[in-house]
Amino acid sequence: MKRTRCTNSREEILDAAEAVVQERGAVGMTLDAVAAQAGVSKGGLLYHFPSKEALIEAMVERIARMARKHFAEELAKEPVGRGRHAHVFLRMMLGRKGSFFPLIQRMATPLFVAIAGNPDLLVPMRAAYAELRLGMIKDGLPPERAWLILSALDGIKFWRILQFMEPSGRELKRLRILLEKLIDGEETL
Amino acid sequence: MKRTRCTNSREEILDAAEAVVQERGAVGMTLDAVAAQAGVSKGGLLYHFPSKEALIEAMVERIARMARKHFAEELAKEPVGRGRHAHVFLRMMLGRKGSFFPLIQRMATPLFVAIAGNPDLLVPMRAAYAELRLGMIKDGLPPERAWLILSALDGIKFWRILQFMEPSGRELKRLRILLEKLIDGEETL
DNA sequence: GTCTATATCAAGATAGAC
DNA sequence: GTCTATCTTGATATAGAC
Repeated sequence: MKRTRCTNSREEILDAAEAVVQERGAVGMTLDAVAAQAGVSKGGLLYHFPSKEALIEAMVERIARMARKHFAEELAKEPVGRGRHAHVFLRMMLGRKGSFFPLIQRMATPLFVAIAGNPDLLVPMRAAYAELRLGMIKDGLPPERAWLILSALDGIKFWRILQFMEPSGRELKRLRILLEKLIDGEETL
Repeated sequence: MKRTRCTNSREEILDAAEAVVQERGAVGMTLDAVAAQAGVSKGGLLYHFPSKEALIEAMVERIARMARKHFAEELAKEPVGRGRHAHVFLRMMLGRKGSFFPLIQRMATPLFVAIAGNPDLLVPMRAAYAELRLGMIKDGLPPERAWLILSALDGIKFWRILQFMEPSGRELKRLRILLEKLIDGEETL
């Protein structure tokens, strides 16, 4: 089955690329390194992804797809209510249970590699975020609060990626409580 | 005066590097391009900054220094009160007047260039942020609110840098009002 | 203190065999 | 579909003249 073999190779190469990027950072993600990690030659790699940009694009797309899937599953479990989307997102980003951290770690550096050269590669992620924001607003959350939740959680995510600041577990917990109050809290703030 | 000549050359090269990075992006910031922009040869450039990393380090340091200076000046004008540091920072990041945008634009990409290869280069910025957060807390702002302000404004900054999301002017204004309420608002939220 | 010329190297990409 | 071998480019860095 050609289809299957091909698909598997692609997935394996994407796995390898993620592994490389985690081990050696964005700069270290060379085609040679990815090929070696995947156990194929550079030529073999370039058969599946004709350029490095194509590879990165596929990485971003796969990660965005996984994120959406995970989010949709969590959303299905969440009771309908004003802060439904917001709570699910908050839990994905900061929660202990059902946390999204592992996936975030995987997505973080490839995303950076991607955007450094070409912001267009972020389009799939942008679409997911726009949808998320709309969901929050449809839940009844005031738009400025939606922006606040999104920007704060993304700020923390970027800090982590850049190893810039790392609030302690206790501080994060208190921040999370504050955000929950903002989601559920009175309209008048 | 050797000192002066040397210092001027360094500053001019740093200006050139910022210009290049703005025009051609992080990836396009090659030594050749910087040298051409500065009107010196590559050899001349490498006399002042022995490696590209040294150049980037100097860029980050200068930007961090300028940011601190700007902040200190604004802080001096701000009346003492609970949200002093927070208000100044908020205005620097989101305000129309006294806005920090131009400087942010200049700092954004070099910062990214810097961190992609070596997170240690962010040390000067990290120090500035730590100081800012302490200032907010000393003003009387609850720590979790300080984290919220910092993370939200940094999230928006990163969005801008990555051209990921761009809230409209009206949305930003409403967000700003919300943040101001969080700075000045009641302790009990 | 700044230049020219050049060395070195690694990355992305291609061609053609198998 | 995958490999080996090779090409091209462009970036960092050095040596030595001026």
